[in-house]
Amino acid sequence: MPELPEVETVRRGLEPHLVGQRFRRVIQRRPDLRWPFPKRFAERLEGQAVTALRRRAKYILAELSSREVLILHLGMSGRLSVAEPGNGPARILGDYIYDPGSDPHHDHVVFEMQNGTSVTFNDPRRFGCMDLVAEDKIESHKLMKELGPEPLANSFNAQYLAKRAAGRSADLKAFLMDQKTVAGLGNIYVCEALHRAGLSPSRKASCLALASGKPTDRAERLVSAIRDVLNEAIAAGGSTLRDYRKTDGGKGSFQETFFVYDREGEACLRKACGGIVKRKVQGGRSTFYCGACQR
DNA sequence: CAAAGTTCCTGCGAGC
DNA sequence: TGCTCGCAGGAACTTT
Repeated sequence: MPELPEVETVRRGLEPHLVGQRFRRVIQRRPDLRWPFPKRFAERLEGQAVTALRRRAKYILAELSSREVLILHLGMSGRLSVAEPGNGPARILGDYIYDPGSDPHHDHVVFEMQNGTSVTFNDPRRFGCMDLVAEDKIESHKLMKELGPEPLANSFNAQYLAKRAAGRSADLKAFLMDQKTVAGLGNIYVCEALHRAGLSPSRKASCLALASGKPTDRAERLVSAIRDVLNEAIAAGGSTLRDYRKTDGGKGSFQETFFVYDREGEACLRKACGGIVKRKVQGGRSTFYCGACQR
């Protein structure tokens, strides 16, 4: 599930362990994840220090002393765990609970740092990816160049959304899932944000367009809903979903706060709504919504 | 069977 | 008529 809040949670967990540290050894156990690793991946990392750890959309970006940037995406099932020498078992970062060492078959990369800390990337489905790119080429990188604004940045506002939505016949669900519209939302947070905004996922995106030159109330509500749900999810450490192996404290709790996601047949949690959460498929993905209060 | 993500492809219809 | 664009829908990657 790693959507923006989960990736941000992982970034924050990783930051104190990586920034200022040098890679001593990088163990790459297979030639590819979703795509082949870049040429000389391990060698280009070894000996370099991490100068900063950033996030863009669902990507973690590690800036290196070599003026290259390590791009890392968790895909659907990617997890990172940190092990410190003499400090007990490895700690899990982010949404999935993962018992390090219990699934060595899918430990694809191990980053060993000079202070003895190691960071392990585990990804059973291998939809994740990593790349290395020169710092000054990051904006034009294939995976970065089409991304829309960060939803928590000021540039993402009702005016922007209205302009972008004008004339679009795609439905709101697809419009918001599109990383070119806004970067970092996925299936869960789109469902939750639309519910909070009281908007049907099947509405046409053009319903957000400017009306007599001004952003609509709908667009304002949607922007606020997106911001709120993401901020609350980050504060809760993201969401932790199914198929985990062990519970040991590394887990987010936002899933306990879902209003609609994965709640088909249950009562809508909006105060005094009384509707039942429904599920339908849009663009091949499940959409959860309340037909009563989302119009 | 369904799953948190993204890319790529085909085919259709609108508009220039 | 032909071209381009946006969009819908599907397949693909893979494992549990």
